[in-house]
Amino acid sequence: MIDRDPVLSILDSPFARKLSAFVRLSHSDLAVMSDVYRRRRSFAVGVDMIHQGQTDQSAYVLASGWACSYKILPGGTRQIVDFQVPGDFLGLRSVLFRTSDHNVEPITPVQASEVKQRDLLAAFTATPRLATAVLWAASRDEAMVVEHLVDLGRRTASERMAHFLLELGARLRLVGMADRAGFACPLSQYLLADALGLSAVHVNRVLRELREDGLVTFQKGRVVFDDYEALVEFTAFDRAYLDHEGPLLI
Amino acid sequence: MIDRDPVLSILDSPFARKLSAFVRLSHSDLAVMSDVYRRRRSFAVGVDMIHQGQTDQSAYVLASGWACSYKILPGGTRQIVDFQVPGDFLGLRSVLFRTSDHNVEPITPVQASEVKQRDLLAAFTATPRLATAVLWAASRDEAMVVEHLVDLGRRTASERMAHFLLELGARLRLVGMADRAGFACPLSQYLLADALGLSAVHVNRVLRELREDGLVTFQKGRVVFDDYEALVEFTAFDRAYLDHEGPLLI
DNA sequence: GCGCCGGATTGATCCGCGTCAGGATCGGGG
DNA sequence: CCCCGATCCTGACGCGGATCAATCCGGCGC
Repeated sequence: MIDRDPVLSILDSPFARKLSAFVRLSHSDLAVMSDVYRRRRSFAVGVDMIHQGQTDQSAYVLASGWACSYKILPGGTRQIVDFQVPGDFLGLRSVLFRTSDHNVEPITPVQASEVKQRDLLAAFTATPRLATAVLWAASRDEAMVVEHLVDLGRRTASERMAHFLLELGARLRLVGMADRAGFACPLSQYLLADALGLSAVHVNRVLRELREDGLVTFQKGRVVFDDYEALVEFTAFDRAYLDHEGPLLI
Repeated sequence: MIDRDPVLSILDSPFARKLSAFVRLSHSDLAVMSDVYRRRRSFAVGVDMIHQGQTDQSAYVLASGWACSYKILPGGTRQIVDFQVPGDFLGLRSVLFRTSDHNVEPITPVQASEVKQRDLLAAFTATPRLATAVLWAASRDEAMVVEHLVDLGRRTASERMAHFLLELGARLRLVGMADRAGFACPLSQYLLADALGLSAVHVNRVLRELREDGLVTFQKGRVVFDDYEALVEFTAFDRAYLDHEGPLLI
């Protein structure tokens, strides 16, 4: 980096990249952000970062690595509600509210900045623009959950998979971790199965089908969009819910 | 009512009943609430109250009648995301954010109080306690959407149905429209199908099965819990997500 | 180099649920 | 009173996806 201003270096973070896509952040916004961003923690794969029912949680901003939030059912199966990628907020609700109603677990080794509740609220007061951006991101997450619900309720396995990969691509592009061609993806077929409400075996078959149809290829930890337009067409992917307008509040 | 204070009469409303279950509302809270509550509107069955992509919406508080929010898929099918019953907020997100990403449609004739964005924000500033209560309700709604997602992803048709009816019962009890025995329910089997990701035919079969197993009976617009405990057991219903702690913010 | 283990891959079989098709019932309007 | 539309109900059949069971592959510890 040529910048000598340490505050500006925060612009390299996925979090700042993502929020910048929505609001123009001032130098003082960035200063507050880099302050909040300072308390780094590492998490190993498979150890819950946030646990269901636990109180007085911190929230985190994912700096690197992937995580997933999920609920366990009696019977051992689980449903993954959402994946988190760098730049995503994580556990925001468990800070605003007292308890978390689901678990969050790292999929790869994770680096995340811990955000204490009081720091977050202080930052919100100091820089309303930052608060606006964070709320915008939160509302986008909620829209994704709704779309995921539609996936499970009314789309076939292949449509689900195609839709999921397109959405993931769009999210990663926002933080510079993907382009139209594809992206690196650490998700196993078991994880895909738990997210899409399928069995791992069927996930495999669906991926083969999409590959043989020349739409997407997901192999060796890499997703390649072989025919982006056809894929969008196939699953009736509508970007609208991802880049909706921002919040008016605050 | 023996009360002579007109403000206190708002306590009869489902909205106040619901929020009272969470916070103790002061007389001035009630005054603000009854003020916000004043602008009544009626809606006929089948005419969208909130339309996807529409901007500058109002929000509503349901006073009487039932509604549902849903998304349409190309192909004509739809997925119902949630039902709204009296006391529920409706379109809160489309006020906080600029556009709505789904439709809301009355299922029965509906009476609702229109809440303008500026009135809502003003009320929030005037009575933080009211804001707290509203945010609590919103977070509860979100938890229900997540639980609904788990339904579609990982529960069988009968478990889904059982879970859905139990949840609905719990919600209605909060506003005095149900007891442990059951409740009046205007939902057709087509609506249930669109919500649970099933075909109407299969909804019918599942209802018969639950009835013959002596768990619930849903006939002639009335849901009767024949064996509440067994039903809870059957679907592993966990009330925790419905009566979680309230928000800390504001 | 060998054994082990988690993930990917594939085939065979089974069953939950969708689809199609037809009745029955009921309330409302002409 | 009769017709019509909406809703409920039921049977026959087929398909999508689960389940069970192998096999294969690459990475890693020793």
